[in-house]
Amino acid sequence: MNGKKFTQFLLEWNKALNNRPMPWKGEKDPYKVWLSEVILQQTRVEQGWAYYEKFVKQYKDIKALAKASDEAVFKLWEGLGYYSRCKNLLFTARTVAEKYNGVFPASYEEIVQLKGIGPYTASAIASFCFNLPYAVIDGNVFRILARVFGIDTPIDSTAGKKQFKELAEQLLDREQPGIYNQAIMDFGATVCKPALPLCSSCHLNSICAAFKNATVSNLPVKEKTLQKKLRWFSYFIFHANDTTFIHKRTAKDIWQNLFEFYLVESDAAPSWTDDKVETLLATRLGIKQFSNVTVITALPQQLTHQTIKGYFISINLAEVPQVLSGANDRWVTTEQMKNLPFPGFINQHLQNKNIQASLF
DNA sequence: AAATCGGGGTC
DNA sequence: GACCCAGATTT
Repeated sequence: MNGKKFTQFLLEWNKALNNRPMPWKGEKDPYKVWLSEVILQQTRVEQGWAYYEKFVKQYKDIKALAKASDEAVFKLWEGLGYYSRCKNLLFTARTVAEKYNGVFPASYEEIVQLKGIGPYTASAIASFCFNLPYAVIDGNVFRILARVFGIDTPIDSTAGKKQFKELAEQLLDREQPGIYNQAIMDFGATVCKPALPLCSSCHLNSICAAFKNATVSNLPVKEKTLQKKLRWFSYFIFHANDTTFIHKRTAKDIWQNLFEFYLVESDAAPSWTDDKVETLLATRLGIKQFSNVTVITALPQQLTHQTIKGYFISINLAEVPQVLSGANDRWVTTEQMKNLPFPGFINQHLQNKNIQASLF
């Protein structure tokens, strides 16, 4: 075990060679650190960067965020994915505003109890803001430790999680946990990268087991592989009286709390002939008067665990049907739609339509 | 312990 | 197409 040298070399690298600017780096305000960490959960720094800047500009402190409307905050989060993060962000902002009078709690135990904050995020906040000795364990840390110490225990196994956690806590510089945690993540993102790591110029290659054994590309090990589902979404865009029908998604499924048009999901690829559209409108919605049916093939959207394909079917209705006025249903103008969050699958379609319209 | 939850980048 | 990303929550 080369623990002492690992920590020493990492901090040396950090001081001499780490040049990675980020807007939240060195930040001590728990609100901003928390916000950045939640945005960055399973999200690349480059992708989260602009979202962080939008949020801190729009909501200066946690009380301001707590007072914001759900829809305004979801609109700001739109396109970032994993929308339960946004839901929990709002919940925790309101918890801190009420229960803690707007002052972020300063102990790990209190922090980790907040919604949307797990072991990683709590460790990050505790170390960055309060100099508490908690080691962050994220994808970077798993990868670096697996390579440097030559550990092939699967990182997604129970044994692996325990083993890497113990090692990470052992390696932490307890005098400067914030500096150390920032350093190890910067190192993973810029040197010990998932693909094509910079081994030949790495400051730690003299103590790296994987470099010595030429097993860098085999580490870390994962045991589970994900499989992707294919889903067919046909969205009926109903227009009536200069408004459009939209629906807020509330099911335990993707895109919860985002809006959509009238959805018909099918197991296999549908074919929307005039007859099938007519039958569907009549049987499911009791609609008999309609016009200007246009069917457009959607651009497929790749999610991590599923592929979404489908169609957008635009239809003019003579009047608003009774069945489409549930609690989560709305008829909105184009202007109102702009302030509401939609999935990328839908925004993609709306954008393409605007581009085509502007050509005339 | 396993399944879910997005969207974007890299190879 | 497969894998990964400053993970957390639910089942």
